[in-house]
This record gives sequence, structure tokens and C-alpha cells, in this order.
Amino acid sequence: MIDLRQLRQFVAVAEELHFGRAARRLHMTQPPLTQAVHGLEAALEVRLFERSKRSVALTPGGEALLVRARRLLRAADDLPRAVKAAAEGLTGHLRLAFVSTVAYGPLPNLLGGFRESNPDVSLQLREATLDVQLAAFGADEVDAGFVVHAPGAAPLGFETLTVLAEPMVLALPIDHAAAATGHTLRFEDIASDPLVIFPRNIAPSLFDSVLSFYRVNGITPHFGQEAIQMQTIVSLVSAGMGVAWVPEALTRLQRPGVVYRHVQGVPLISETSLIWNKQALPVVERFISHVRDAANCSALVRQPPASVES
Amino acid sequence: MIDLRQLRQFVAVAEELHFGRAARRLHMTQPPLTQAVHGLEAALEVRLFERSKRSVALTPGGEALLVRARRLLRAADDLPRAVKAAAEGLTGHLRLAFVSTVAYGPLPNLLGGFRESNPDVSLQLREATLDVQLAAFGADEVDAGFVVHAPGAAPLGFETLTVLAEPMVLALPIDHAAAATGHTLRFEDIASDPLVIFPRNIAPSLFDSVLSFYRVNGITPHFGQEAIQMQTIVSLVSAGMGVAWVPEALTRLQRPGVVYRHVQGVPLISETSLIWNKQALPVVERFISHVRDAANCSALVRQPPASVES
DNA sequence: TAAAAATACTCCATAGGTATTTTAT
DNA sequence: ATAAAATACCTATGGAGTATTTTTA
Repeated sequence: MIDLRQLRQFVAVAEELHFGRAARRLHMTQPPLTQAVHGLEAALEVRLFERSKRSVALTPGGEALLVRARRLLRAADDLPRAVKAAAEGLTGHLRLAFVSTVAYGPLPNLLGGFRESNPDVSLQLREATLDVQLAAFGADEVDAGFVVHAPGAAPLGFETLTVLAEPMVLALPIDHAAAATGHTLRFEDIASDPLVIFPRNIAPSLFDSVLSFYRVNGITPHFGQEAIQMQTIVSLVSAGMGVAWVPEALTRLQRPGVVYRHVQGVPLISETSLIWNKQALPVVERFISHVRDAANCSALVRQPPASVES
Repeated sequence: MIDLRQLRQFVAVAEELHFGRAARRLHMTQPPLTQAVHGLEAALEVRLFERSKRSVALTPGGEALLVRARRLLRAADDLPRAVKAAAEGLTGHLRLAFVSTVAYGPLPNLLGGFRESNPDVSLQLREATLDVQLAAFGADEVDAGFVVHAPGAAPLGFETLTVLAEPMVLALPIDHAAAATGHTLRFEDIASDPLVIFPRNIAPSLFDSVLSFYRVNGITPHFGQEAIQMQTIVSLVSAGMGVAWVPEALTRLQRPGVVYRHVQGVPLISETSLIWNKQALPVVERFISHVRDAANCSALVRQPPASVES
């Protein structure tokens, strides 16, 4: 059976075209090298060198073996580093899901940073709402997913990491009385406006916390339109269908006819979290670590919001 | 240093997920197999299996190694047959040159036959006149070349094989008196017509044999147009510029206004030969053999000419 | 307690070393 | 005469075997 040692020896001889020099290069003596090459020729049943006592030349078969042997040896020599890289998550494939809101928030920076320090990991991104993500987890179609406002949503055997907790701001039509700048906006100013919001099943926790905040303040909110995409919600606000509570990061989505305002004394918080299967591959672990680091060094995650006057 | 034996052992264990069974498959016992895998893990500095006394599972690093090891082993196992094939000329690259005339003659069948029995040889074809071919040989840009009417043209260190010797026929304008069928055409009928012919430097032997045949018959031929492509020569004939001697195979090139006729008592012969460097690669040798075989079994080479009335 | 991996040791096949011969220049 | 490959023979490393222990389901 052919082995790499023989190929290394063959390549050395083929490159030096001199058994003595090749042997020196291989840190061995000439006789066993001669024998090893003879052995290889016997194993392949092909003459590899044209020897004429005074000179050594490759036969066509030798030429053919040389290119193949070099390829093989290169692959074999790369193997340790390749396996180690894979084991450490430096290479591999990462399938990420995210709810669309996150694309306006921490996602771009997180991905950018990860790509930069892990250029050999291929990324596959997929926009999906929480319920779709959970189904995808079940079918092992994604490795990790970013969700918003989903405490405790992770099924058994999954882990959660809060990436970002940001205040929620109010999106309201520009012609709304409360939209004018120059004064501090208070809850009473907008409490009676109809709410544009996700359907409850998409983000129960968001829905419930908004509802309970209104109730605590003695108000039964009037729910206007529902939509399952933040962009749609903002469009509905711009169309005058009501006001909407959105994560601060969404202020980066500027639409004509819509302004965002902090509202004094409103403790609504939007939590972005990452969910992943507990027994994750190294690539996934590596991504989690990156996200965890970035979340701690929060400057990386929470950029200054664009023009939100309060 | 990592070697193929270890990889084979690793793959067996990874596939069986059971050291005992894997050892049996490898025709060895379990203890040395365990040690070998430990050795591999030590060499790679990566844990490859998650052992729990009762069950064996691949780690992510193991998964990564498995795909790479399989690729490597497949390549290594293919190596003997690949090298042998290359040494026997069953694979490789063949660069052929040919003068355009041959494309109307034996070339298509020769190539077709060769491709059929040597599907793994890649062919590169190049149309070139004799002088260009000789330059290409000098620059080692072609392996073999088909030429016409070039006895002794091969430089030192090259070999020649006559592929085909065919009679030459006369191409003449359809409105020529001698073009009419129904009688045997004799040399006197066309001896005084101007000749359309290659310039002498392109095919000295052709030029000289035509010239000497005319001289022997007491005629100094009148040379009309010259052209370095047979197709051009036939076009010039159709344009009434004269008559031309062409290899019988060229009758396959039918042009309006041109007819081909055998001329009685004209011993002009067109010889197609193959030229190649004496110290040829196996692929080339193989091609030569194929051509030699085909030339002997001449039915393969000399097809019945298309409609040449005599 | 049974099944499977790990450990301890033994052995020999072979990779590699030394000494020498052959051969072409 | 010399340089380089081939041959002969020797040595010792390590790959594989047998026997045994450990571990956990």
C-alpha cells in the first residue's frame, strides 16, 4: 500500500534529480532512499526515473506522479491546521435567522465584526419571524436566531443571550399635535391615540407589556391596524392610522410623514436576544462568543440613535 | 507526522463508531487501533471522538477530519491507476497541428477513432502550414503534425509516418472543354492550361513533382495564381484562373463552377504524413500507434471519394 | 455482569543506518 | 579516478498482537 512517506521521498528525488542530495534533504542516507523509490515503482508498476548511473531523469509516469503527489502532500500537510481551524470554529458554515427589526439595530455591526475576525466562515442569513425561526430550529435549518421581545421563547435545550436592551420610542405622524418639538412629550399626550402593533402571536411579550403599561395608567388602548413587519407598521403610522411603539434603533428607518419621540416616564424596553441550540458546533460557539463580547462592550452594539428629539 | 494508515483507521472508526468493529474491518485488533487513534488526536492536537465507554461519537473536529480524510484517501487510492494511465498515454494532453487539406482527408476519421478509444485524452488542434508547424515543433508547442507532400521535411530528431498516399486529381472550371464527362481525360487535354498552385516554399515537393512531370512531357507549365490554402486554390479555379492538381480527398470540397477529374497516365501522388518528435510522451506514442494501425487498415483512412467521374 | 474501551507488555516487520560494490564518465 | 547509484547486511523503532484492567450501562 502506498503511503505519504514514499511520496515525500519520491518528490524529493524528483526535485533534486539526485538520490544523494534528496537523501540529505530528507535527513536520511542514500541507500534506503533508493530502496524506497524502488518500492514505490514496484507498488505502482511504473518506472518513475530513467537512471543512467550518472544522471537521473523523470519518466512520463514520474511526471504524472509528481504533480499528483505534490497535490496530495499539500492537502495532507494542510490537514492539521484545517482540522484545528474547523474544531475551533474558524472555518465552517453559519446559518443565522433574524427578525427584520434587528436589521435596523445591532445585526449589521455584529455581522461585520464577526466577518472581519472570522473571514473563513461562510454566513447564510435568513429573515424570519419568531414562530418561523422556532420551526427552523426544530428542523435544524438554522444555527442561531436573533429575536426581539421574546423572553423565555427559547424551547428546551436552547440558550438565550440578551444582546441589547433599548428604550422604546413612539412613532407618530408628523401632523400629530404631539409631534412638534420644543416640549417634553408625556404619556398623556398620546395615550388615547390608536396603536399600530404586531399581532399578539408574533411577539406576545411586547404586546402584553404595552397593554399592561396602558392598563396600569388606567387606559384601555384602542388597537388600530396590525402588521407583522416593523416597516409596515411605520408606513401605517405615516398614513395616519395611529401611533406605534418601536425599538429606539428603528429610528434609523426614516420615512416621510413619521417622527420618533421619546416619551417621558414610559419604561417600555425592547430586548434583542440571540437563541441557539445548547449543543452547538464550534462555529456557532464562536459566533456566540463574539456576540457576547460585543454585547458587553455595548458601544459596539448600541449606536447613537439618529435624530430623536425628546 | 500524519500518514494515510492513521487516516484509514480513523475513517473506519468514524464510520463504525465502534473500535472493535472498526478493528475487525481493518483486519487488526482493537488495542492498537485505539492507540493509533489516540496518536492521531495527539498529532492533530484535536479530540476526534467523544468516548463514553459505551458509545463513541464524532466531535466537530472529527467531522471536519472525516470529510477531508475521505477526500485524501480517495485521491491516494486513485493514484496508482491514474499514474499508470498517464504512463500508458491513456490520459494527458495532445497538441496536434495539421495543414488544412488534411481536414478534408484522413483527419476526421483518425481523430474520431482516437477519441473513441481514448476518451480521457484532451485534444488541442491547430491548423498550420508546414513552415509554421516546424517553428511550433521547435518551440515545443505541438506534439505531432499532419502535413502533405513533405517527404524529408522532418528535422533531425523527428520521425515521419506516411498516413495516406492518394492520387492527385485535376480541379478545373466547369465550363472548360475537358470538364465534360463521357470521355477519358488525358494530359494533353489540359497540359496548356495555367496552373493554380501553392507557392514553392509551402510545399516544395509538390511543386517540384508537378513541375518535373510537365517538363518530362515536354511542357513548361504556365503558373497562374498562387495561394497557400487549398480552398483558395479551388476558388481561383472556379473563377476561371486556371486548373489545379489537388489530392483526391479534396473532391469532398465541392464548389459551384468546379469539377474534379482523374487524368489518365498522370502519376502524381499526394502523400499525407505525420511528423513527431522522436522522444515523445506516452500520449503521443499512443496517438502514433493509433494512426499507424489506421493507416495499415487503410479502409479507415481512405474513404471512397465523392463523385469523381473519370 | 457484560460489553467495550483503555492499559501493559511482547514481538517482529521494516524503515533507516553502515559498509561495500558496481558502473559510467 | 571519481562520483553516484545499487547491493548486502545490520539495527532499532514502532505497529500490531495477546493478556488484562477499567468503566458504565
